Amino acid sequence: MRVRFAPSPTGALHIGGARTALYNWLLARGAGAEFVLRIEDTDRERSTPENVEQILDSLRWLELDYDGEPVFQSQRGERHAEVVRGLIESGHAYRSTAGREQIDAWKAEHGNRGYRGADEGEGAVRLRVPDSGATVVHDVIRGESSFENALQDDLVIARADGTPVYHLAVVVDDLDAGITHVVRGADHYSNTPKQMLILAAMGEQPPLYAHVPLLHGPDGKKLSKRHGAASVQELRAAGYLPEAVRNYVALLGWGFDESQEFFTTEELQRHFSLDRVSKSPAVFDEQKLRHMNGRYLRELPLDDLTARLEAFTGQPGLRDLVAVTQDKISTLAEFWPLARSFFEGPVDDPDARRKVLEAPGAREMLSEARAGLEAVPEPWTVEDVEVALRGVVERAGAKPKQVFQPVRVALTGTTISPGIFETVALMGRAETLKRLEAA
RNA sequence: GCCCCCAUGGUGUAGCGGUUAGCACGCAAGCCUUUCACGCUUGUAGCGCGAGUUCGAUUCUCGCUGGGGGUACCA
Repeated sequence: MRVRFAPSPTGALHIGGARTALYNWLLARGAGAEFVLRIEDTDRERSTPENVEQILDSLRWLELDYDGEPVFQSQRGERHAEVVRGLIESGHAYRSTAGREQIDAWKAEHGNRGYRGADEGEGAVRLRVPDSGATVVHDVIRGESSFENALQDDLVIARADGTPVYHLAVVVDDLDAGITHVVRGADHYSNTPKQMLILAAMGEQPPLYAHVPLLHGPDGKKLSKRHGAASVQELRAAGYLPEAVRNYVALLGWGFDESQEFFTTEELQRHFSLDRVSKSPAVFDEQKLRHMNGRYLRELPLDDLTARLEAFTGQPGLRDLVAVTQDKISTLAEFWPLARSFFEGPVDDPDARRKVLEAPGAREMLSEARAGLEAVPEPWTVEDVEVALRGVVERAGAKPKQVFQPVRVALTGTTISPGIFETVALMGRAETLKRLEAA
């Protein structure tokens, strides 16, 4: 078995592309087989080095390692030209200048039958498609279906300038690389008979095909930028963990049994199989990803999460803060809003000030709290702070909330923060007293 | 237009002729509680429609409807 992932470098790695890559990778790694990467850069305009690097970067982030170096389709021009030449010589292809209008005219005249041209000795190279019979696609996921040859146009396999067209290039590249399983998006399904026709003309056997359903946005349309995060780069920037993305994406269009949905990478490799891949398109649901990400994030060892958050925010010395916020966040991006007031002072939330600080009795509670906390000697521990603040509550005969909320807002500026004792303890004596005073 | 594919709650899925149609997200309510979360409990909601086949269809067949993809000298 030999499997490949062959993205076209037209921008960031799409989530659907990431899933295809993952399925290929799981298939190969699960079987101890090779997983190779080829870049479909026949269209050189869009194939910038930056686009290629984005794909490699995303693959690295997802920890989908590939064997050898990536192969660029454009590096294989000689070989493609050689195949095209062979096809012309054997009479399987011919050169024609026919364009859109001629083809439409021909079709109008011949019912809906596929275009058949004649050799003109110049123009694009077209493959001669048989007039009878059918090309049957056997697909591991979708079963088999038959496409009538008579309905298929003689397809262009090389442009007038001699450069190969995608269908010719993939077929030849897969063949030469010894690819046994072609797993790709369902948008290639109807193109498969064309590629099989090329293979047949070359006298070769087709590989095993598996077309995975496309990914849709919540509106049922093909997933795109309009739907928010649509690429793994965007997911990364939104603070999702690669292991969570991998797990979630694997589940889009694939299910194992009736209960399990969390899989380690080894489990995924062990259990993944193409015949359990769904035939219908799936909708990318960021809420579910977020939930899954939260579960992964909460199970991370403190040091690990700290390291990731420090890298994500660019802010060192986060360990203690991470310890008190780990339960409250579902993505890395949710950390900073909880932590920023520790570094930048109370945030400006007029709503919280008005509702909490200007509530009746709030000022008294604040000064009580300040007095109570001032009596706590250094070093401040969470326990000491709790004893002190609970003492304030008791002496004032108030509800905990009546004391804790004003203190929280005085220190952080908002009503949303880590636990109040932890917040006070972490902020330290001097800063706490200063902010209470200011409020 | 033509060709091909798909169809279980709002979403992702399990089911592969007989089930109280399972799980998860979401949503709602409750518990916990110093806020927000986390966690726990309960609830909400589904087999697109119509014919067959069968003692019996979510499951098999056909049609319809709906959705998607392809139809480039794009990939």
